[in-house]
Amino acid sequence: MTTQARRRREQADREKLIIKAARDLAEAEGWDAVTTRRLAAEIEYSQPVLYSHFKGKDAIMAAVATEGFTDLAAELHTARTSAPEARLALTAVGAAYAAFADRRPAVYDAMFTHAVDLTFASPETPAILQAGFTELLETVRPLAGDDDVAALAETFWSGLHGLVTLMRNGRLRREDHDKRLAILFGRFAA
Amino acid sequence: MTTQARRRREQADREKLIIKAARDLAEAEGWDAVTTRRLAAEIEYSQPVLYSHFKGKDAIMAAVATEGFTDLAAELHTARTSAPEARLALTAVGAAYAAFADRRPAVYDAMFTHAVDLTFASPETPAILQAGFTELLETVRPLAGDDDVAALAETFWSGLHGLVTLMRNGRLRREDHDKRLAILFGRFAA
DNA sequence: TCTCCTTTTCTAGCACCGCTAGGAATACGA
DNA sequence: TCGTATTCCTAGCGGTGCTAGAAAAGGAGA
Repeated sequence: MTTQARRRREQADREKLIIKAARDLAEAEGWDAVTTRRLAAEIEYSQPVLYSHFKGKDAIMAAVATEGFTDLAAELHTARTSAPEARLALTAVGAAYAAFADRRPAVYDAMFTHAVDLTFASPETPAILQAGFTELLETVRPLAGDDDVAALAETFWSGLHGLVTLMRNGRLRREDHDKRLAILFGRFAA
Repeated sequence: MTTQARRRREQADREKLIIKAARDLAEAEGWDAVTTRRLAAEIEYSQPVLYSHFKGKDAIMAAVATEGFTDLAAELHTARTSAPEARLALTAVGAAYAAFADRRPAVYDAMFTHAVDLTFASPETPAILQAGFTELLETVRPLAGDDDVAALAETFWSGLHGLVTLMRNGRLRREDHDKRLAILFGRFAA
């Protein structure tokens, strides 16, 4: 029965190939360019093959997003644990978050503005999605004071999310990005 | 030449009708449901008529957004000038902003997440788009301290924007919305 | 090696999208 | 009432996500 194992491996490889192709194409030309036909051409299979791996295009985006959550959580963890002190950790984590969004805008979009079929902030939230939030939680915990830690983390997160999304859509001038980040950190590291 | 005047009036009316239909349909069923065919049926004209008023679907969304900017600016102005004191003004303006986003999510989306063809944060930004930001600017000015007022307003705005968008996409639990708003206000009214 | 059967893969097509060319219908001025 | 100018619609283009059914490929037993 080794042939079955080989087939499973090949299938898994192809699934990763699809996710990688979708991510690369999205980062290069935006999600609008990621059509099922284009994606099929990229992986050198026909369209219906995509649907044997994923329920639809949204599921492919969700897979890209899930990968992104893993990466983001790791980067936030590094930033947090490398900082010697709570206030510096807040700055480092915030900067790492903003840098991630800036470096991989398409993945960030898939994670936080599209792909609603991933459940958040509920008991059945997948562990990977939790991990990133946990980093934020632990980052703000020492600075919470009388505030609810979870709500504080969510609010800080929202500040970061707002900054990166509004800038990306041309609502905020890029030149003042660092200045705004500094203000945010200042207001949350009090 | 009264017939020309009447025609211009009729055209203007129809343009408003298109915008209203687009807005209502978007609020009722989301922007995905706003197709040119559906919109044409709603106003009881054929598709090409839409294109004699607007360059394309994006332009229709931009028109809805522009209307939204006028409304939002007015609501923020009322909130700010009704408050007796700077800190209360911040709370009132923030609450008004969040309420607007919650009450008219589709319009809010057109204003801040879609429709990139409206220029922001630059000298040629239309006056209406400026007005809303000016309200935020004047709101935070008394509380700025050593911070750059414009950057502070943008940061506060980002906090609000992050809160409302993340909640709307199911990333944040609705129950804690007021708690998060209170934290944001607390951190910016210091 | 040949046949049968299962699994995988592709071709072709559906209904929809935004958008537009070109002709039909209408309303106008004389 | 007629010719003209404007308005409006029908029909269609190339694209989208997705799928049914045919074709091809692979493996097991004779």
